[in-house]
Amino acid sequence: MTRYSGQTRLLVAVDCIIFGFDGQDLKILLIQRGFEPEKNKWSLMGGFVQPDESPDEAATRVLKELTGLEGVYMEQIQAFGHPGRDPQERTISIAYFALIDIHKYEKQISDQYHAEWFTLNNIPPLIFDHTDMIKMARKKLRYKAAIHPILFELLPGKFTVPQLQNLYQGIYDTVLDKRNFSRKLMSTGLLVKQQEKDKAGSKKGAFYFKLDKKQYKKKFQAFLNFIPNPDNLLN
Amino acid sequence: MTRYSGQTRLLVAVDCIIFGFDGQDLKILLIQRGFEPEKNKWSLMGGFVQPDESPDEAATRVLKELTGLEGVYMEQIQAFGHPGRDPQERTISIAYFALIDIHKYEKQISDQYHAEWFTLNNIPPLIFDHTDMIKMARKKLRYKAAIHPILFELLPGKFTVPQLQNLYQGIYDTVLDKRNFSRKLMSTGLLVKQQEKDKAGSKKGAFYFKLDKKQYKKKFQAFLNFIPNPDNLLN
DNA sequence: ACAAAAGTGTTGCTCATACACCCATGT
DNA sequence: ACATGGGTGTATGAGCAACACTTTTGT
Repeated sequence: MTRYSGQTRLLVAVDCIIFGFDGQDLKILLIQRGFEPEKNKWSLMGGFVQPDESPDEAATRVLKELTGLEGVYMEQIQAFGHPGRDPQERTISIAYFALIDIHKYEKQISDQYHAEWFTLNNIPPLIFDHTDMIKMARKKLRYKAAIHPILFELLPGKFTVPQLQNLYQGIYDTVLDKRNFSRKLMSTGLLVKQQEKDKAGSKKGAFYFKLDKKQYKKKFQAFLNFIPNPDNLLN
Repeated sequence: MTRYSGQTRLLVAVDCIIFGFDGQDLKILLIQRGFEPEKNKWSLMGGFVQPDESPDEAATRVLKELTGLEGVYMEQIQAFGHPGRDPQERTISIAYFALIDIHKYEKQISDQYHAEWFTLNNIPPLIFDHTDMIKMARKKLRYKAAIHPILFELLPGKFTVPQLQNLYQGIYDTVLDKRNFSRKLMSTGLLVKQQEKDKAGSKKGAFYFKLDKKQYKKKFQAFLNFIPNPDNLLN
């Protein structure tokens, strides 16, 4: 078999927008680049697609390298391929977003890359078009989370309703009525109430809930409307 | 500046899923490949990303080559990059879907490529992973059209309500109540009634409508719910 | 006159929103 | 006892789905 003739081959990379939630704020994990060009500048975690792997596999590998995590929820956002986006050499980059339980990631590994969590309104200047990528990732996350229960991917095994509300409020930069939010949430049938309470946030304490995995899988594709009037809040 | 060392460069292509609607059925435009490998097999229209163009530009160029059309609604679906997807040489392909007014496309140009329109349940066997790409395109189209008024992109300047209902029914493979459908449609404020009637479909004739461009732009991102219970119909 | 498709209105009901008070506990 | 955040119930209204008959006109 001969190869296609007369065509230019390009570098193909993946970049990961890694979201985490600490119970209070939504954050993104960034690294300080260890090599030229743009050494020491902040950047998304990324890597080149290798000859034997698909872009999805590359993204999974890259995520694991940084966080130690596998089996994480990831979704392809889109390919970024403007000719001048990497001044060193033309590179097509396929962006992914990942939703991880921030408590599970291994700080030791991440420290080798000089990684840090940043809240969304404190993102430092980034190399190349990584700021655009984050913008698209947020957009896609907002869009999807308004309709599908994907934000549970960010939560630990046990979580409280007020925590979840914080998360939604942070993502849409809005304030929700707790009574309506709670009712809506319960009506999904996704939550299982625990006996135990989380006493960290208040004196009374808030009940922990766990995700009902079976219902979750079943309703993952359902249109659930977590956010009132999403029209106003997206973009 | 030195290039990144020790990395493999790959071919990067785009492939276009071109949707058209003839007033009755939703169709896809396919070509018969004119070169090896897989010469004479049916395929999506595609092409390699050139050194001076972004993937979006490549997709636009490829679409124009086949249909003669510019300024068409296109959206990136996702990158397909399984290592073995093209047996001749590893190629990453970025898939796009386009929605065109089937009456506008220029048959002369398309005939040079041996192009033909196929209804969705008559798609012939295709090369590589093009069948998967079409599947993803349909999925994305269904998903998006359930919430946003993108299907107007498929229609000519003047169209009737029953035509539009056919389109929705075809895409979701379901039957809609014409009273509810019509009311929902009118309430969007997107349509402008014309005096003229289309007498092709019936003896009584159906009024033509035009799209209100201004409202269309304004409400393009709005969540409009054209389809009752979309949960049941997606996938 | 009849066949075939277009067009139109009403009602019941579900679901979303708005809103205010009591509860439990640590200090 | 008081301050703090957690938890719950109701009433109103908007919007969606279900449903059947009349209109137009070509043959």
